[in-house]
Amino acid sequence: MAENKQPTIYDVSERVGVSLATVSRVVNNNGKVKDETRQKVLKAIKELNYRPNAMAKGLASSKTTMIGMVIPDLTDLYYAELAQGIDAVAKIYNYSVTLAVSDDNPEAEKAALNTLIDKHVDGMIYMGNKTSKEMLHLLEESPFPVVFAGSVDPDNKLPSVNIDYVKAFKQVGLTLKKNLKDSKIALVDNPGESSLSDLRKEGFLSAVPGGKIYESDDDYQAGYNLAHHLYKDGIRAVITGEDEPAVGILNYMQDNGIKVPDKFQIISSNDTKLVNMTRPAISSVTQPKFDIGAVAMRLLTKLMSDQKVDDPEVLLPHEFVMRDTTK
Amino acid sequence: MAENKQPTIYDVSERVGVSLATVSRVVNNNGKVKDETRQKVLKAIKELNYRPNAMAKGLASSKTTMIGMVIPDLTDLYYAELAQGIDAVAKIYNYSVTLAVSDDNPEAEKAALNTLIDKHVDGMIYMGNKTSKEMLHLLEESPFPVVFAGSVDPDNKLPSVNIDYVKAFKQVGLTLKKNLKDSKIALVDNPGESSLSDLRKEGFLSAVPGGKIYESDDDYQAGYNLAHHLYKDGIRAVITGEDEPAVGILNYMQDNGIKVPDKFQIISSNDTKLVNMTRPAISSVTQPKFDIGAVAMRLLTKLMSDQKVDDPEVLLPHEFVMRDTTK
DNA sequence: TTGTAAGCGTTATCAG
DNA sequence: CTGATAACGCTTACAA
Repeated sequence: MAENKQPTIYDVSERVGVSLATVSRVVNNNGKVKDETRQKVLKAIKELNYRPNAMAKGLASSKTTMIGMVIPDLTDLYYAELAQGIDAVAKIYNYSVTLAVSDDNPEAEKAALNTLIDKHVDGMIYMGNKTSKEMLHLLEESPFPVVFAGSVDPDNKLPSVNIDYVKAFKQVGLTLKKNLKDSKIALVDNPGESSLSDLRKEGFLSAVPGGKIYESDDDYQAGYNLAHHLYKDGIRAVITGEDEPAVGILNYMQDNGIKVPDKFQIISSNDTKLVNMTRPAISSVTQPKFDIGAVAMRLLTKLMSDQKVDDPEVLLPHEFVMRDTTK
Repeated sequence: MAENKQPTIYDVSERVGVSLATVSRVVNNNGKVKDETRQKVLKAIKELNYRPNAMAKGLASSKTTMIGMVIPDLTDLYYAELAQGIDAVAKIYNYSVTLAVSDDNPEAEKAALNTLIDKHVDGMIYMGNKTSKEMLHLLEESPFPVVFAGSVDPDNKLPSVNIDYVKAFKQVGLTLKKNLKDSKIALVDNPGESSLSDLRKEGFLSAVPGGKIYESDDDYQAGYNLAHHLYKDGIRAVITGEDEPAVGILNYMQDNGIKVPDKFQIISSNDTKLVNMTRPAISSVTQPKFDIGAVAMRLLTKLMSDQKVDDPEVLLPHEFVMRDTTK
């Protein structure tokens, strides 16, 4: 930890013998500056190792070049991959990102939003799927633009980036139906309110009207625990809304001598690296996760600079990888 | 996105009929203020929904209540879990955390540091294990305190929080040695410079002087690819520095009919949720990952408020979970 | 093309 | 216990 004071724009202007305004112009590359002057200023900046103070800049211009990113859980690989995409694009546009882990908890989300407002971020990316009515309202009222990534605004007021879950889950349902009765096929998804789950359910049921719906928290153990009931209930194929429960279900079957995919089939929907690490490897819908984050962030940059966006609700293409948990 | 101006401290003072200074005093709860006045101010604050502008505050006080967190890869569950610990403690002390994904890349790390300096964060947590000499130097010179989490400063000048890798890897080596010759045991770790790897190597070799060292990138595929060579070279047990390669090695063995643990044993060292999701489940050193992050952040808060810290190099206790990849 | 000067919303130092 | 007032470092009309 070093102890010396940073030079200010004033130091630069003094050394060169020009005004603050001129230095500011060259730093921000706006307004006309004679090339000779520009060079002198640039030289002084280098020599003094001057760096603009972001706070002062923010205060004067009311732009912080910071965005907020609310994420439910850093150890959920789905969100982590979205975050990589967000971060990558943020870097390109020179935004730094302030993290707000929400734990999918309404109170924590509210607190996070308030902090972001206080910090005067220029915009925010929201991830989370148990968004409360209240939170939704706060987001709509927020002083900066908000984009949903891998998440959806049920009111459809806020821009979002996702895959077409209805279509994807319908396709999966159709696939499973080929050699199984509806009653043997189930959708395993988050408990409680979740607009994403609703879409998945809609797609699934449109293909498999007689299918069953089970609720499971989105962690490994929840899936493991649920698996027993699934099998006992006569379910022989599941599609899950998250990857970790799929792994849990798979392992339960294996640990109990139920052959996958012969006796039980599994398809997951996030295709995080997890599903390729199990044996058998899990079949899955694939999502362009990095791109979802990247596109969401790009959309946000447009919103932040008041550019028109043609379609605020973007659906990116998905695919399927059939590995070894399906026949 | 709503469009109304935030009230300022000035609005509050005007409404109550006191000076700015008084309002500031009650907001920051410092200095003496008559209780009656305080109540009036508090009331006005609530009514106006006044919230201090963090930038103005930062400019005036040169404190931002923001910290930087540099992390190599958000999808590496080891770091993700540290990050959760960091975030949790940061919340408690009211710091917001600015993310800087470094990709373990020296240039990106430098850029991240510069951004953090520009943003005037009050401190930073550094994670990364291929820290270049230059970066190390920059960190030592940084204008704010820096704490290493799950990472080590080879020069030992910067505070850090870790487990005792030397001891852990020695213990693991000893375990494996019980029924295998040294020449059949290998350590698989990161390629290139890495002070953490050095510690692991030191511990490993002190127990297994005749052991071999293999290099592997810390992803699944690298482990998978390496496994072939390991087996061909007569290695029959490995300990890995990271979890993903361990999974890769395990799967290679399984895919090729080499029974684990009968014919090949594996121990990993991060105990992320991955290793419990494979079949057989992977034996591992266990680390208090959340706590490493939490303690690092706590340490940083002390440093940021110029408190004395007794021991800047903290080692947290580790354990072992022997699952099904060891005999 | 360049300079002047008024903010931006706080904190903090002095007086009172 | 309270109030003026000068910073903090920069942007941005408005003049020159």
